[in-house]
Amino acid sequence: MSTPAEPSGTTRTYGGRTADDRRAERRERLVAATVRLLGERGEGATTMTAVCVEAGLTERYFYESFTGREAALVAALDAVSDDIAAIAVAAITDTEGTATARAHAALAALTAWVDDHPGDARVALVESSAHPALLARRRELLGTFADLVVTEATELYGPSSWSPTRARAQGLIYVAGLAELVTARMAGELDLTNDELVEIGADSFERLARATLDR
Amino acid sequence: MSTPAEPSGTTRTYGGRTADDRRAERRERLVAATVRLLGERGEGATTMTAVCVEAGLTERYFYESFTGREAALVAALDAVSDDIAAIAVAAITDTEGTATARAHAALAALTAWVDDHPGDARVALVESSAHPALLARRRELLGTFADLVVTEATELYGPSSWSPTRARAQGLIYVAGLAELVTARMAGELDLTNDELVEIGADSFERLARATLDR
DNA sequence: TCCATCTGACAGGGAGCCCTGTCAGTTTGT
DNA sequence: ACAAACTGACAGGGCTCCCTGTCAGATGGA
Repeated sequence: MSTPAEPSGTTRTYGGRTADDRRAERRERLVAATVRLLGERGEGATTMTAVCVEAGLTERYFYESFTGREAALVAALDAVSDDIAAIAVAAITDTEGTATARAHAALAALTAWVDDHPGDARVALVESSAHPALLARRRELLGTFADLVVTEATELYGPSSWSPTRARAQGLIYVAGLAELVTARMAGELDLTNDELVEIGADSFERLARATLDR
Repeated sequence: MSTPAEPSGTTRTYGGRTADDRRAERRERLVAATVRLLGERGEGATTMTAVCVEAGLTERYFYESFTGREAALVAALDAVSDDIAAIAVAAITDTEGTATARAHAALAALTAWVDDHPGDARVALVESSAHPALLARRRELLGTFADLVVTEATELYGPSSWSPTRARAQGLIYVAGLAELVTARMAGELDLTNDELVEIGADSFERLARATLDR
């Protein structure tokens, strides 16, 4: 009835920041806190309450940014996924030379990233399978990398004589296998140096890349 | 004080079965129920209460066989793992001829098993990553299969010139990659027939097996 | 027949978590 | 200075689950 001329001031600056600004910062803090908890204590311990405490925010702001715990988990995995993809793509595009050299560069960049961000790596490699909502995103990521690998393989050996589906399957074997290899190494099950890991990865890439093409 | 001559009848036959018999049967029913729930509704829905209902037993008997929910989950994965290992080993030992032929046979047997037991396959491939306690067992299983693959590769191309660790790493890439491929196909992300899957798997095996040996 | 053992049903304490709501105190624009 | 918006702390209901305990009824051996 008597809604005044303007519902107006539903937003306002605070601490020199606009409402959107503050909202965005809070969301980032929550996402960062979720990543930290996922990486250090696992999915089971990443409760909504724990995320709020870790972020230094209260429950109300959690629901300002997310519909529930699940949404926060997915957002956290998304953030890590984006990092990984950016690193791999950067390494590939920054490297001149053969596809093999680019594969080498990408693998080196990724292993270095795993060393520097063990928590994030755990999020991407381990915890990404710990909740149904995360699995979908994990599969997407694997698919993206598989396509990336196929693209590189195509550049290395020319266009494939096999169906795209088959090429993608080969790429998926490679990417998922590599992910498990890195995970096993993180778990202390394999005694490999970074260089050995990169070499094995690059070698397997060549083997399988040729397999997707040369017959 | 007055414990009679024999604590005696702490066991007794019931329904024509000994106490051990009944205990074992109840445990089997609980394990089977856990497998069914894991495969059909996932780890999150596989609560102790749900398992008891599914098995048609009460909580008391659950704690007769397991220390808690986690133990039942692990027992369920163990049961499925044993099935898988038995099938693969049987296919390999029953097949005469080259290592490639044996790899083909094993892959065909496994894809057939996946088709016939989608629930069990989900337990082994998907839900095995959904709980920390299950992950350890999953890694063991992957390691076992990786070693099996290395053994076959050795028979195919002779003893490796590479370190056992490196050979194992290659085997792990292959096994884990294949697992993810099967999972993706189950999820409807890849349109592959069983034959195509087997062919891709066997071809990749040869490629990577040679990679572990010939240089 | 009679008692000890076994079995199934169920109640309920205890814990953890999700989510909502309240409330006092702070900052901003007028 | 004052009202409106914003923020942080926190309480508490509701839910689910784990696990223990009780109790009546069924079964088997002496």
